Amino acid sequence: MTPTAHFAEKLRLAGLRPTRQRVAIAALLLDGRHRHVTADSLTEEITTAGLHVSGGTVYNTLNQFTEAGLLRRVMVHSDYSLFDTNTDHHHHFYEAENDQLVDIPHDDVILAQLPAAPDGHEIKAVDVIIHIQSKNS
Amino acid sequence: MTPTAHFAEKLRLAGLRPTRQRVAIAALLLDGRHRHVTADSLTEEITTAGLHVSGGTVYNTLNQFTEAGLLRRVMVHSDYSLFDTNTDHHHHFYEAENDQLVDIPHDDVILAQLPAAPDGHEIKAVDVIIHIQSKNS
DNA sequence: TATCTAGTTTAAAATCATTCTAAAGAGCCT
DNA sequence: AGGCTCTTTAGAATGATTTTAAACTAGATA
Repeated sequence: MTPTAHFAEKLRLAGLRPTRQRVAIAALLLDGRHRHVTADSLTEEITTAGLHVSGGTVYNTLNQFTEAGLLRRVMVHSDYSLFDTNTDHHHHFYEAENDQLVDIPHDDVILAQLPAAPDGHEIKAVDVIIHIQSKNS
Repeated sequence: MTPTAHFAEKLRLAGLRPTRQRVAIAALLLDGRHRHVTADSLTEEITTAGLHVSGGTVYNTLNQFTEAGLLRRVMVHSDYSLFDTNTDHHHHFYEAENDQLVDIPHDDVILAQLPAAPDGHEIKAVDVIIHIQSKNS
């Protein structure tokens, strides 16, 4: 199976029509390498790959991939959106000084006790963000 | 001590010059009632109180209060900033559907194990956000 | 393979929260 | 009161993201 066919299939399974630009972006982001991207950094990658995708589509794709569970949105500030190519359950270190996000392996955080969700609600996800700073600051 | 003098003092202790608008906002937000506000909802409160503070000042004040530790910024989405008048260490439930934020008492979450901060770094804060949704959705 | 149609992409305009600007105003020290 | 610095103000500017309306394409059908 060609790489393109592989990602096209992945998109179909996620309920997304495998258009040229979605397949291209999937090939860049969903190759198994775990990292964090922004609309801007993704656009750069696309350009570096010698391709072009309009700004609107970059945003749409990022949102659709997230909606489809292919990406995960990480909330650490409100300046711009961050997306994680690692959709497994895991947590994050965040260093505001350099806007640096670092994955924390799932098992490194143990939540011994969680409160019950409010009446009529259920827990969908638990996000732990550990804010860090360099020691000499 | 008049209420105004009380809040003026509070601001001085926080290192902020007690201007008319900062005292007014402090009187609204720092009265001990725990709640979550946005620049918009605060502006509404100010208007309801029969006062007027310019938009820029509302934003500046919210940022300065946060910087001074009188408020806490809560990150749950990137649509707009949310501020918590409860600065004690505690966590949150977040229901995206209604953009609803609910405090979780500090002791209701037990973090039995945390990873060490990356080299040269130290932990500044640990935020736990439990995303919830209504059961029938 | 030609055709059709709903879903997509595009560039550009629009949105909207937030920040910046330059001028006017107000704490606060002497 | 005088003066100096920090604040406030209204309005302009910024910048990420969304929307628009028209051009395009994936995929189904004939």
